[in-house]
Amino acid sequence: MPELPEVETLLHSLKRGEIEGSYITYVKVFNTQILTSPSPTFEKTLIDKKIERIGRRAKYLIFSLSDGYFLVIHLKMTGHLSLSDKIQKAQKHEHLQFGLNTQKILSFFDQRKFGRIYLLNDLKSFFSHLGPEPLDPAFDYKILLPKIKKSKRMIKALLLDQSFIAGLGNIYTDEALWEAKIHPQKLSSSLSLQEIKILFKAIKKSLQQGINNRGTSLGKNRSNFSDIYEQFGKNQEFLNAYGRFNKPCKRCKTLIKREKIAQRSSYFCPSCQR
DNA sequence: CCATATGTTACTCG
DNA sequence: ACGAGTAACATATG
Repeated sequence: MPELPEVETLLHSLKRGEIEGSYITYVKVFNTQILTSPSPTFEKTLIDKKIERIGRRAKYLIFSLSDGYFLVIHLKMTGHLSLSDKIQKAQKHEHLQFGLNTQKILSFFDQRKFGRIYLLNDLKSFFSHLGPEPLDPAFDYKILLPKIKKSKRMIKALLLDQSFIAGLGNIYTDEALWEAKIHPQKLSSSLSLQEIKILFKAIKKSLQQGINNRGTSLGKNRSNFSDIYEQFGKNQEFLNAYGRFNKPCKRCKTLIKREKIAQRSSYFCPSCQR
């Protein structure tokens, strides 16, 4: 479910949940598949740790713990975090529970079990493969110019590459390309400086809009995005390209096309995106 | 049964 | 080396 705006929305809801400053009192693992480090040490290491602060890098959530540990969560396609009050038996697709000294329980759900939880000491090397954060105030698209000019990939594939730029997924890539009026299959190195400038402005705008709308919630079931209070986002009401197959382009009324590009369903206006 | 799904990675082929 | 395409991970929905 999550691209950068959804993970950021989740982060905002976690900040409201008085989780920062709390202590982990117990850890229940119902399914070890989602853990990357062996489980006996995992639970033991986490108990009595303080959650000092929570942050985000790309599509990863980072819980900074006492004693220099970091709990890092990637939700992949259908991962979900939920905060509850009462101890209860594991629900369907619930793979892990963190009990907190605030009497709250933070649970990890994942229908498809692609999500992963990492326990780390060294964040820097873990994130070393990631490109820059597009919404970082210090971000400047000019640092990416050499790569774009050199790249013989289609622009959509480049934008989806987390080592090029962090945080974009299938939805926001299509939204940004629509906003910038660029065809997803356009060769990266063929983009003009002006187009690149417009594209990065569009990326920021699309992501920020997603955050302002508290995420894009598609679908109807548990795989639908919601924050830790099960509150849905409303950015799906404002999408211009993604999911709008055969609907009129909001700019020029041409019907939106859908094609498999970069192995993903891609939505674009064949008339105004060139 | 078939296609689809907000992500990532490993692999093959040209 | 690069890039495109495919499969895989695991499950649900239409």
